Amino acid sequence: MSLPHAILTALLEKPSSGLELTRRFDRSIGYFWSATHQQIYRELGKLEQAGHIRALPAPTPARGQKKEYEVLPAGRAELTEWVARSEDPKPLRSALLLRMRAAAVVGAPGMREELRRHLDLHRRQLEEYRAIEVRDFPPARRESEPDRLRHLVLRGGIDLERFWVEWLTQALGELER
Amino acid sequence: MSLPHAILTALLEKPSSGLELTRRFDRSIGYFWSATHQQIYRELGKLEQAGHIRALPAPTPARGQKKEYEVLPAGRAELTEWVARSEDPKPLRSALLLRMRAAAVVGAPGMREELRRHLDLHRRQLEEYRAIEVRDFPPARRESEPDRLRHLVLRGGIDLERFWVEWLTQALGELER
DNA sequence: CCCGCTTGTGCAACTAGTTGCAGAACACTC
DNA sequence: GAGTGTTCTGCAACTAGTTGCACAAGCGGG
Repeated sequence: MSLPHAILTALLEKPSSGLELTRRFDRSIGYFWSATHQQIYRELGKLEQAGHIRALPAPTPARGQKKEYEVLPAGRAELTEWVARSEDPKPLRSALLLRMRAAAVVGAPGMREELRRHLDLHRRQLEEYRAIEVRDFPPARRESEPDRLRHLVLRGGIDLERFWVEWLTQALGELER
Repeated sequence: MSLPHAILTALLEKPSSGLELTRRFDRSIGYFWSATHQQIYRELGKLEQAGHIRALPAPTPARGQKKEYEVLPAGRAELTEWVARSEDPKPLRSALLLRMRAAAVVGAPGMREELRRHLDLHRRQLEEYRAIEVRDFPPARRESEPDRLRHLVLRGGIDLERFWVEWLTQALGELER
């Protein structure tokens, strides 16, 4: 039940159309809660139905016409309530770790290349996050609570990527023995 | 498409019945690929259908009767092929990071307690992993390739939990300002 | 001997997420 | 002004995972 709240958050930060949201998910929110445009359109429909958001009046409402949404007070209330809600972390699901475990049973040839590829991807992601940190969170921008929290989330992303880079490096070393 | 391969791996390590598999998923494989017993039974059916595993002949086959499965050569071949297959890491999905981002927008009261709870859960998990490491991977058991790979997977789990413990500690510090 | 508890298997219905495709509006250009 | 590409919205069908429940077999106690 996180997608609607991801959308509410994004819309509070800035009212947007479905496609704009999709793009913002690809860059920002999607770093820790990704979604395809179809998920987003469907969810926008449900949120509107539920009275949590509304479409800004468009000059000529029609199919294929851009529709901007904004959050209604009920939506903000729902989000506020959700933020304080308690929810267990769900168990990790990593196909790569699983693969490694399988490799321990049937042998690992062919995994090296895959590990290198992942290492490269995670290095790139790490660089991207670091660039965002430099751009969006210079020391001056770390004062207000909202900025500090957003920065905290980004630090989480950075440290996670760092974890993967380290683990993959270690794994490659192990396989090269 | 990882669940069938998780099951094949588990069955190669030791032929088991559905319920046994479920328990082993709760302890071991499930640490990085969890599954409920229904998922497992359904998948066992499909794997048997596909000729990847077979049920060991039981004295009196009947409903509610324990059924042991073992992997057939075709299943092992499928798993071997899968290990070398290339697959992009899927983007992270963390409700907690999302919540933090939402908190930056609507305010964070009530998050402290939730963070403390998660911190506690991750600390416990970390301790559990460390206990497993001490028990199953003493230095002597780090020689054979299979053991080294299994150990590597466990190290991954440990470092991930360590990441969460660190991030949550940092986050709590930030909120306490 | 039958009652309740545990073990073990499984169906059905649901929720969340993915993939493939299509159609309307607009802009551009030849 | 017909043809082509882009932007934007959306339906339909599918896959994976979750939840709730049912039912059979075996075991132990009153």
